[in-house]
Amino acid sequence: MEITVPHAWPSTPQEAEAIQNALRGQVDASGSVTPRTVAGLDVSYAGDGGGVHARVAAAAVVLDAGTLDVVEESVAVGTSDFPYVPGLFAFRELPTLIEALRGLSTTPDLLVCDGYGLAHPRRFGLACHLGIITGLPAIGVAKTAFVGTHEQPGARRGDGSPLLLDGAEVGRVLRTQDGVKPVFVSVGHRVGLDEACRLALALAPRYRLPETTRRADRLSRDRLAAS
DNA sequence: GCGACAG
DNA sequence: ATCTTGTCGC
Repeated sequence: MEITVPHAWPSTPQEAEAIQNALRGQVDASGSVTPRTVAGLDVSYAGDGGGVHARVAAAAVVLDAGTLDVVEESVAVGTSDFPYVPGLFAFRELPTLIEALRGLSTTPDLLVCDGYGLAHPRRFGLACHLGIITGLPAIGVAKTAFVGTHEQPGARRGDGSPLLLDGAEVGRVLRTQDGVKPVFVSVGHRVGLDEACRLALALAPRYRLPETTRRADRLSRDRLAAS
Protein backbone atom coordinates (compact mmCIF):
# COMPACT_ATOMS: atom_id res chain seq x y z
CA MET A 1 0.00 0.00 0.00
CA GLU A 2 1.02 3.62 -0.55
CA ILE A 3 2.08 5.62 2.50
CA THR A 4 3.22 9.22 2.76
CA VAL A 5 4.54 10.34 6.13
CA PRO A 6 3.24 13.89 6.87
CA HIS A 7 6.22 14.96 8.94
CA ALA A 8 10.01 14.73 9.20
CA TRP A 9 11.65 12.16 11.44
CA PRO A 10 12.60 13.70 14.78
CA SER A 11 16.18 13.52 16.00
CA THR A 12 15.47 14.67 19.54
CA PRO A 13 12.80 13.86 22.13
CA GLN A 14 11.64 17.48 21.97
CA GLU A 15 11.00 17.27 18.25
CA ALA A 16 9.20 13.98 18.72
CA GLU A 17 6.88 15.42 21.36
CA ALA A 18 6.15 18.41 19.12
CA ILE A 19 5.04 16.06 16.32
CA GLN A 20 2.69 14.22 18.64
CA ASN A 21 1.21 17.46 19.96
CA ALA A 22 0.64 18.69 16.42
CA LEU A 23 -1.06 15.50 15.25
CA ARG A 24 -3.18 14.67 18.27
CA GLY A 25 -6.05 16.85 17.13
CA GLN A 26 -6.51 14.75 14.00
CA VAL A 27 -7.51 11.58 15.81
CA ASP A 28 -11.06 10.43 15.20
CA ALA A 29 -12.13 8.40 18.22
CA SER A 30 -15.59 7.54 16.88
CA GLY A 31 -16.93 5.28 14.21
CA SER A 32 -17.42 1.60 13.69
CA VAL A 33 -15.78 -0.86 11.33
CA THR A 34 -16.75 -4.18 9.86
CA PRO A 35 -13.37 -5.08 8.42
CA ARG A 36 -12.95 -7.71 5.73
CA THR A 37 -9.21 -7.80 6.35
CA VAL A 38 -7.16 -6.90 9.42
CA ALA A 39 -3.42 -6.26 9.60
CA GLY A 40 -1.41 -7.14 12.68
CA LEU A 41 1.85 -5.27 13.29
CA ASP A 42 4.83 -6.09 15.46
CA VAL A 43 8.58 -5.54 15.70
CA SER A 44 11.35 -7.83 16.97
CA TYR A 45 14.81 -6.77 18.12
CA ALA A 46 18.17 -8.51 17.91
CA GLY A 47 20.29 -8.90 21.02
CA ASP A 48 19.78 -6.27 23.69
CA GLY A 49 16.90 -4.40 22.09
CA GLY A 50 17.59 -1.38 24.24
CA GLY A 51 20.38 -0.10 22.00
CA VAL A 52 19.98 2.79 19.58
CA HIS A 53 21.20 0.91 16.53
CA ALA A 54 19.66 -2.45 17.22
CA ARG A 55 18.72 -4.58 14.23
CA VAL A 56 14.98 -4.91 13.94
CA ALA A 57 12.44 -6.76 11.84
CA ALA A 58 8.91 -5.39 11.43
CA ALA A 59 6.05 -7.56 10.25
CA ALA A 60 2.62 -6.80 8.83
CA VAL A 61 0.32 -9.80 8.59
CA VAL A 62 -3.07 -9.44 6.95
CA LEU A 63 -5.80 -11.82 8.08
CA ASP A 64 -9.30 -12.46 6.81
CA ALA A 65 -11.38 -10.93 9.59
CA GLY A 66 -13.93 -13.70 9.39
CA THR A 67 -11.81 -16.84 9.22
CA LEU A 68 -8.58 -15.39 10.64
CA ASP A 69 -6.73 -17.07 7.79
CA VAL A 70 -3.55 -15.36 6.55
CA VAL A 71 -4.18 -13.32 3.41
CA GLU A 72 -0.79 -11.69 2.99
CA GLU A 73 2.48 -11.17 4.84
CA SER A 74 5.18 -8.51 4.62
CA VAL A 75 8.42 -8.07 6.56
CA ALA A 76 11.02 -5.33 6.59
CA VAL A 77 14.40 -5.31 8.30
CA GLY A 78 16.24 -2.23 9.45
CA THR A 79 17.61 -0.48 12.52
CA SER A 80 15.98 1.45 15.31
CA ASP A 81 17.73 4.82 15.29
CA PHE A 82 15.60 6.42 17.98
CA PRO A 83 16.14 5.37 21.63
CA TYR A 84 13.40 3.73 23.61
CA VAL A 85 11.66 6.39 25.66
CA PRO A 86 8.27 5.65 27.24
CA GLY A 87 5.85 7.92 25.44
CA LEU A 88 8.03 8.20 22.34
CA PHE A 89 8.04 4.51 21.63
CA ALA A 90 6.41 5.03 18.23
CA PHE A 91 9.46 6.74 16.76
CA ARG A 92 11.52 3.67 17.48
CA GLU A 93 9.32 1.31 15.47
CA LEU A 94 7.50 3.46 12.92
CA PRO A 95 10.15 3.61 10.15
CA THR A 96 10.43 -0.16 9.82
CA LEU A 97 6.72 -0.77 10.37
CA ILE A 98 5.91 1.64 7.55
CA GLU A 99 8.28 -0.21 5.25
CA ALA A 100 6.50 -3.46 6.11
CA LEU A 101 3.12 -1.87 5.34
CA ARG A 102 4.43 -0.52 2.03
CA GLY A 103 5.29 -4.08 1.11
CA LEU A 104 1.65 -5.11 1.19
CA SER A 105 -0.11 -5.37 -2.16
CA THR A 106 -3.48 -5.00 -0.46
CA THR A 107 -4.77 -2.27 1.84
CA PRO A 108 -6.19 -3.72 5.07
CA ASP A 109 -9.42 -2.38 6.58
CA LEU A 110 -8.01 -2.17 10.11
CA LEU A 111 -4.62 -1.99 11.83
CA VAL A 112 -4.02 -3.76 15.13
CA CYS A 113 -0.95 -2.34 16.85
CA ASP A 114 1.21 -3.75 19.63
CA GLY A 115 0.99 -0.89 22.12
CA TYR A 116 -1.26 2.07 22.93
CA GLY A 117 -3.30 4.66 21.08
CA LEU A 118 -5.07 7.43 23.00
CA ALA A 119 -4.03 5.95 26.35
CA HIS A 120 -0.81 7.92 26.22
CA PRO A 121 0.75 10.89 28.07
CA ARG A 122 0.02 13.17 25.09
CA ARG A 123 -2.94 11.13 23.84
CA PHE A 124 -0.97 9.99 20.79
CA GLY A 125 0.59 6.56 21.04
CA LEU A 126 1.79 4.22 18.29
CA ALA A 127 -1.71 3.24 17.15
CA CYS A 128 -2.61 6.91 16.61
CA HIS A 129 0.57 7.50 14.63
CA LEU A 130 -0.16 4.58 12.32
CA GLY A 131 -3.82 5.50 11.98
CA ILE A 132 -3.07 9.10 11.00
CA ILE A 133 -0.19 8.19 8.70
CA THR A 134 -2.19 5.57 6.80
CA GLY A 135 -5.62 7.12 7.20
CA LEU A 136 -6.89 3.68 8.21
CA PRO A 137 -8.90 2.65 11.27
CA ALA A 138 -6.42 1.55 13.95
CA ILE A 139 -6.51 0.21 17.49
CA GLY A 140 -3.87 -0.52 20.09
CA VAL A 141 -3.71 -3.72 22.11
CA ALA A 142 -0.99 -3.59 24.76
CA LYS A 143 0.20 -6.38 27.03
CA THR A 144 1.19 -4.34 30.09
CA ALA A 145 0.06 -1.19 31.88
CA PHE A 146 1.43 2.18 30.88
CA VAL A 147 -0.65 5.20 31.85
CA GLY A 148 -3.93 5.64 33.70
CA THR A 149 -5.63 3.84 36.55
CA HIS A 150 -8.11 0.99 36.52
CA GLU A 151 -9.97 -1.56 38.57
CA GLN A 152 -9.43 -5.25 38.00
CA PRO A 153 -11.95 -6.44 35.38
CA GLY A 154 -14.13 -9.52 35.90
CA ALA A 155 -12.52 -12.93 35.47
CA ARG A 156 -14.42 -13.96 32.33
CA ARG A 157 -13.64 -13.43 28.65
CA GLY A 158 -15.25 -10.18 27.56
CA ASP A 159 -15.14 -8.56 31.00
CA GLY A 160 -13.55 -5.15 31.05
CA SER A 161 -12.97 -2.08 33.18
CA PRO A 162 -12.29 1.52 32.14
CA LEU A 163 -8.75 2.78 31.89
CA LEU A 164 -8.93 6.29 33.31
CA LEU A 165 -6.57 9.21 32.75
CA ASP A 166 -7.42 12.66 34.10
CA GLY A 167 -11.01 11.58 34.58
CA ALA A 168 -11.46 10.41 30.99
CA GLU A 169 -11.79 6.84 29.72
CA VAL A 170 -8.80 6.59 27.41
CA GLY A 171 -8.90 2.83 27.05
CA ARG A 172 -10.20 -0.39 28.53
CA VAL A 173 -8.64 -3.25 30.43
CA LEU A 174 -10.12 -6.24 28.63
CA ARG A 175 -10.12 -9.92 29.57
CA THR A 176 -9.82 -11.85 26.31
CA GLN A 177 -9.88 -15.33 27.88
CA ASP A 178 -11.30 -16.72 31.10
CA GLY A 179 -8.86 -16.31 33.96
CA VAL A 180 -5.96 -14.88 31.96
CA LYS A 181 -4.19 -11.57 32.45
CA PRO A 182 -6.15 -8.83 30.68
CA VAL A 183 -4.91 -6.72 27.76
CA PHE A 184 -5.09 -2.93 27.41
CA VAL A 185 -7.20 -1.76 24.48
CA SER A 186 -7.22 1.82 23.26
CA VAL A 187 -8.39 3.73 20.21
CA GLY A 188 -5.89 4.59 17.50
CA HIS A 189 -8.00 6.23 14.80
CA ARG A 190 -11.47 6.11 13.23
CA VAL A 191 -12.82 3.53 15.72
CA GLY A 192 -14.73 3.98 18.96
CA LEU A 193 -13.57 2.28 22.15
CA ASP A 194 -16.52 -0.11 22.36
CA GLU A 195 -15.87 -1.11 18.78
CA ALA A 196 -12.15 -1.50 19.44
CA CYS A 197 -12.89 -3.91 22.28
CA ARG A 198 -15.37 -5.85 20.18
CA LEU A 199 -12.76 -6.21 17.44
CA ALA A 200 -9.99 -7.19 19.85
CA LEU A 201 -12.22 -9.86 21.35
CA ALA A 202 -13.19 -11.24 17.95
CA LEU A 203 -9.55 -11.45 16.95
CA ALA A 204 -8.65 -13.40 20.08
CA PRO A 205 -10.94 -16.47 20.01
CA ARG A 206 -8.43 -18.81 21.62
CA TYR A 207 -5.45 -17.01 23.11
CA ARG A 208 -4.83 -13.93 25.20
CA LEU A 209 -3.49 -11.84 22.32
CA PRO A 210 -5.23 -11.18 18.98
CA GLU A 211 -4.25 -13.60 16.20
CA THR A 212 -3.02 -10.60 14.24
CA THR A 213 -0.48 -9.75 16.92
CA ARG A 214 0.57 -13.36 17.40
CA ARG A 215 1.17 -13.85 13.69
CA ALA A 216 3.12 -10.61 13.32
CA ASP A 217 5.20 -11.42 16.39
CA ARG A 218 6.16 -14.82 15.08
CA LEU A 219 6.91 -13.57 11.57
CA SER A 220 9.11 -10.69 12.71
CA ARG A 221 10.97 -12.94 15.10
CA ASP A 222 11.59 -15.64 12.49
CA ARG A 223 12.71 -13.11 9.89
CA LEU A 224 15.17 -11.56 12.33
CA ALA A 225 16.63 -14.92 13.23
CA ALA A 226 17.05 -15.76 9.55
CA SER A 227 18.90 -12.55 8.72
C1' DG B 1 12.37 14.91 45.44
C1' DC B 2 11.67 9.76 44.12
C1' DG B 3 9.96 6.17 41.43
C1' DA B 4 7.36 4.32 37.29
C1' DC B 5 7.49 3.86 32.64
C1' DA B 6 3.93 0.68 25.80
C1' DG B 7 8.12 -2.38 23.25
C1' DA C 1 12.12 -5.79 23.44
C1' DT C 2 15.71 -9.65 24.79
C1' DC C 3 18.39 -12.94 27.95
C1' DT C 4 16.87 -17.89 30.14
C1' DT C 5 15.45 -23.35 33.53
C1' DG C 6 12.35 -25.53 35.16
C1' DT C 7 7.56 -26.29 35.94
C1' DC C 8 2.49 -26.52 35.89
C1' DG C 9 -1.51 -27.69 33.02
C1' DC C 10 -4.37 -29.10 29.03
